[in-house]
Amino acid sequence: MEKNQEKKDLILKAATECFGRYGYEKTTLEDIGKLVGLNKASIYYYYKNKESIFSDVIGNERGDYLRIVTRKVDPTADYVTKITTFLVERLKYAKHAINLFSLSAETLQSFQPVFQSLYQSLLEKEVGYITGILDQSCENGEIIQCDNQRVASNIITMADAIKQREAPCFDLRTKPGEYSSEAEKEVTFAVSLFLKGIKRS
Amino acid sequence: MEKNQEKKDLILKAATECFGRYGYEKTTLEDIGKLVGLNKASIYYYYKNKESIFSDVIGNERGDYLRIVTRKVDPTADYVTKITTFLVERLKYAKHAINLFSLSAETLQSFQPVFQSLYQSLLEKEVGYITGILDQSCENGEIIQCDNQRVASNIITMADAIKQREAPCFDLRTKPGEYSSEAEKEVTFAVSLFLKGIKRS
Amino acid sequence: MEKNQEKKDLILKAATECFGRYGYEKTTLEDIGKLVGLNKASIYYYYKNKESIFSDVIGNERGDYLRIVTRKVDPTADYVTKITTFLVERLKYAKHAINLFSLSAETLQSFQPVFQSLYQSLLEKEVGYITGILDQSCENGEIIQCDNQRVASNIITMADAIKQREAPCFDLRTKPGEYSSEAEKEVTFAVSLFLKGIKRS
Amino acid sequence: MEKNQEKKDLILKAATECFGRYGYEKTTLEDIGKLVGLNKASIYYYYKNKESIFSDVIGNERGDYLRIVTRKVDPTADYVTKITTFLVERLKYAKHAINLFSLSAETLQSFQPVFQSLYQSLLEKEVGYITGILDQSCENGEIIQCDNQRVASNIITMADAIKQREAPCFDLRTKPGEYSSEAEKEVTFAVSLFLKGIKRS
DNA sequence: TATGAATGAGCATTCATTCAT
DNA sequence: GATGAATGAATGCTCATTCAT
Repeated sequence: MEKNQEKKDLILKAATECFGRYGYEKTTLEDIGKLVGLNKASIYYYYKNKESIFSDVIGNERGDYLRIVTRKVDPTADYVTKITTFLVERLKYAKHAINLFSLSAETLQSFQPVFQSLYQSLLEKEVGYITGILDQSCENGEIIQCDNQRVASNIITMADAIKQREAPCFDLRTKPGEYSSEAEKEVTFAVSLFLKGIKRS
Repeated sequence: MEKNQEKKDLILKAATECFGRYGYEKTTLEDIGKLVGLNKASIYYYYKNKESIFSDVIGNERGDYLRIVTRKVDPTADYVTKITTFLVERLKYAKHAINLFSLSAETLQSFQPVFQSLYQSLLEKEVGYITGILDQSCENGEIIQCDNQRVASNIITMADAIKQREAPCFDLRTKPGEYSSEAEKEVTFAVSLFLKGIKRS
Repeated sequence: MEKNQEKKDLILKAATECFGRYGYEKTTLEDIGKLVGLNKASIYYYYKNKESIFSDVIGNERGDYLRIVTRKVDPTADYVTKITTFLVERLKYAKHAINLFSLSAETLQSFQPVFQSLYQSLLEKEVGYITGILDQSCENGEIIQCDNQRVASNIITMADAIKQREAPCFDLRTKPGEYSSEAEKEVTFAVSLFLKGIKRS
Repeated sequence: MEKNQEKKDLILKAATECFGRYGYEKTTLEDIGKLVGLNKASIYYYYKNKESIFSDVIGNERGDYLRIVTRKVDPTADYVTKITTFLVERLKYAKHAINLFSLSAETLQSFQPVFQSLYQSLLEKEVGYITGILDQSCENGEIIQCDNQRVASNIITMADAIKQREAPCFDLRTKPGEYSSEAEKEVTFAVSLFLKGIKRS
């Protein structure tokens, strides 16, 4: 890999941590620079401006992320295990920790283009993945007929909300990055309830 | 009512809107002032500083909110209806629109005292309310034995997340304050799944 | 006396204290108002602006001050006693506590007119008074021939400097207004040295 | 010398002038900046904040100041010449021109730590130096027995007061920094009177 | 007389960004 | 590639002053 790209990745990693921890506004280029061991000004050699770093941070989520996470899911397992595994692995995949919730509408607005194309598409893929699992279970007669996409969407929402709720910025005991394993248990629990609701009895 | 208090309320209303829309950091006193038709400096006549405005905005949520919302719940209805009504009424109660999620960890930390005492206690009451409904249904044999408080907590998390997801700051089509009625449908749907999962069959 | 004048005097007294304690710049009209039990705005009924209050504070020194202080000096006493008494009484006459030293050049510049005419003239009178005493002693052959005005001027300077040195704003132990009695002893001591220097042996 | 330190020194010099002329409160960072030809914001590259500039301004006085001044004093001269030389050299040593008197009690209070340790210790050393000269003269039988430290303290007070009195901020004719040579004459005169007072006749 | 309410001007401080080296 | 140095624009906050009541 290019030297240049390596440095860019380091910056990205640092930025992701900062944005996740402090939010977009509160994160200064100095924060990021300090974390990479680079002067504030040097960052401009790699990135045009703060905004473009952020775009990249979001864009990075895309990448192999989904492939990596889904690879952990055993295709022969039952649908509950599949979905639970997916959600838990997703949690573990710390990288996309940027708190997309902790962005003001203003900030979001200025990132609309990046957003619609990246975040939304990623979300759709995730929802699509779970919908696929549900569709199959439906065909197998394991679960009742219902709007699987809607269920999938709500499952993702739920999982993200719990991750958010258990996040360090809310209880302030754990450092950001180190998500508490509580989150895993809660997600598993909540999803099991969800899935019981659509189980064919 | 006092003239003074009236103005203070106007400021509060404007501030609530601004904080909700832009987040705490991005909201400037000029923003708030412009919305009330008041000079930036004039706000200091009513409030000591930005922080105290914010505290009041949060503090305001408390009040009679819970009483007003729970009053709408028919005590003779079944537990699913009760909980659904509660969540939907809660959604309608536009006032507590401040996006508590859109606060950076930093900001949150400095508001811990205000937070722990107000936000947390409110949350606990809400969870408590739903737990109460579940407990009763449990005694009536309508639902299976399980950690009702945990379920209640997850229901609230879910409802808040959906409100958040459907919120204007995410699709940017509707103005903040006017929550899309989509949210209601989604909350109802998601909760029904949840509750089915604990129904005694 | 007029009601109006009474109030003006109260404001003046408060202002003198504030200016002395905080200096001109740091003193706010609210400080003064609070001390008189008057609203900030109300002060403007009595005084055109902050500057005019200050002018009056300085101007007030003039008044009967000199007459009152000199009246305490026994005309039959010897010159050392006379001068010492004068200086000590002057110290006690708390009123003119405004720290003329604690004014920035800028501030002073804008008060030049008031200053030259009031402060300087007062100073001249004080120096004149002491010069008079010295002149007489000179005629009586008690002290050697020298530039009595120069000596007098230095005596005043000395006395003021000691008052300043012993002032609470320097040791921060005593409240301003309550000058420590140390100052009296020191002034007496320093002046005795001064006067010994011109004594005819 | 480092470029950085050079600039810092320039700022310090400018700040010293400004603080001396306008006082701490009235001096704005823009004033200082304008004098160095630097943007207000740029100053923050060198100094953390206004306070730290001021601390440095005061702290700078310390340094070799005393050594430099005392070196000018001929050790074989008589005590009157010694002390007079010391005081006059002290006057010339323009650097410590910050008008420590033109600080409000408030301002002083917040600088107590810096102050007590720097200003006070410097003062003590100065008093100590003169006391030393007096003690020796005492042993030599040149002057009468008396509280030499007290005399020394008063001599310093006197010298400072005259410097202050003759300072440009009082007659506003000369620029600050260029102290009028009047001061020298006055100090010499006043001290001679003082010293005559303790001369053994 | 007195005051509640309002404001313009000013200040310390922060930060993204630029640019010469 | 990297950085020291510089800056414009913003932002929270203070205060003297005004004015209608």
